[in-house]
Amino acid sequence: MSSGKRAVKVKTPNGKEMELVPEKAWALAPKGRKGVKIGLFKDPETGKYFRHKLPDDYPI
DNA sequence: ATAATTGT
DNA sequence: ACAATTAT
Repeated sequence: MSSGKRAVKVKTPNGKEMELVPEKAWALAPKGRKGVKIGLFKDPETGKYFRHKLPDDYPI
């Protein structure tokens, strides 16, 4: 559950725009506020993990 | 234990 | 400040 499904256009920490599937995806929102969705990605170029906002309609 | 991720 | 998550 809560794992990534579809690919997302993300900006890697090195500034490359690419489509990646998040290893994990979840909602990050305070109580009573809208918040955002966050994905955990691994840059295939460097192996570095990073987090990135997901589209609001991304399936969690 | 902390950083980092967004928007209110 | 607050929310969840997890690699570091």
